[in-house]
Amino acid sequence: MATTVEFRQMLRGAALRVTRPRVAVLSAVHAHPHADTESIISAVRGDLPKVSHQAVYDSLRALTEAGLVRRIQPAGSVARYEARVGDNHHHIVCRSCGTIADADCATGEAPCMTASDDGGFSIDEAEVIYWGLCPACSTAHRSSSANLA
Amino acid sequence: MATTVEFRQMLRGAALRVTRPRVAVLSAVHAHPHADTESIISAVRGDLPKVSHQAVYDSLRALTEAGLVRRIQPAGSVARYEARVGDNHHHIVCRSCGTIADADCATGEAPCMTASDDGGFSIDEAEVIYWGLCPACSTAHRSSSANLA
DNA sequence: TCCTTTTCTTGAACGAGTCAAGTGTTTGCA
DNA sequence: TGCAAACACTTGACTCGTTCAAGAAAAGGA
Repeated sequence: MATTVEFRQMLRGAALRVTRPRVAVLSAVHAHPHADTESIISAVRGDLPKVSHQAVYDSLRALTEAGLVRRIQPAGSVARYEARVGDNHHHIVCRSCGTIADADCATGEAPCMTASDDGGFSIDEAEVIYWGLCPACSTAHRSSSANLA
Repeated sequence: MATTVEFRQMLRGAALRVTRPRVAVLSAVHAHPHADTESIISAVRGDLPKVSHQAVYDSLRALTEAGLVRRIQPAGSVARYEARVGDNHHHIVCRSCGTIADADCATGEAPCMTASDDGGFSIDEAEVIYWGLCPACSTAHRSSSANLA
């Protein structure tokens, strides 16, 4: 867990002004990976009870554009944020409860980076989302299926 | 391009009631791949001027659940639909204009289907989204960069 | 410390999508 | 073909994540 001083340095290193809301947002994203905006607002208000939701939205956008956090948004979900940036990891999303887990890509490094036919597009990122059931929902689903049988 | 009769058969084959809105929605999705809901509503109203948006939403849900259409939703986009189902193709999304193109997966069949560490999840689908610039935006972007230099 | 620029607060607004109640259609069956 | 039940559609209101806008506050360089 990084310290406040480190968060401030991260902001300065990204040429962003150091403000209390931004430090708190950056800290919250580090502390709660894959949290949605509302959860981040709650976490931030643990430190700064009076921050506006707009400040959090603005901070998240600034941090995302600066590359300090990464925004992910699986289909049907609200925006979520994580602090693990710069590597090529992907996500596993539970269809039942929406839980998100990290996953390193199967074949090592950027396996899907090149489409077989890119249609003339210049591709800069390949995003992989695995869909399935988390361990808890998987168990629940199996037992409910058993009950039906 | 499939005929109305074929669309009706597709609906019946999926155990769905055959209604004019559903046939029109299915037809519209076939005619306009990657269209968003509003575009589909417009297309449907070319045939049936009085359909409600709710009917289109309901139809799209029914068709999606029946597997006759596929719903895609890249981060930051509204829901889009396509009729190409049953294969393992992915999508290329233009960061600038939002255009979506189809892409067959790089290494043939389901290359990313297995995460190296699935965290105990039972995975049933791997969705790949390539991000980049479409040919038109790529050209525009290059020339504007040149102007800046 | 002062000034400029950026960021935050406040409060309203937007828009894709959903909910709910009632009406209209489709379909299976007599 | 006609009927009944189930399902789908219309209408209209509503939710909620997110954005917009104007003015107040704060950060950082001079």
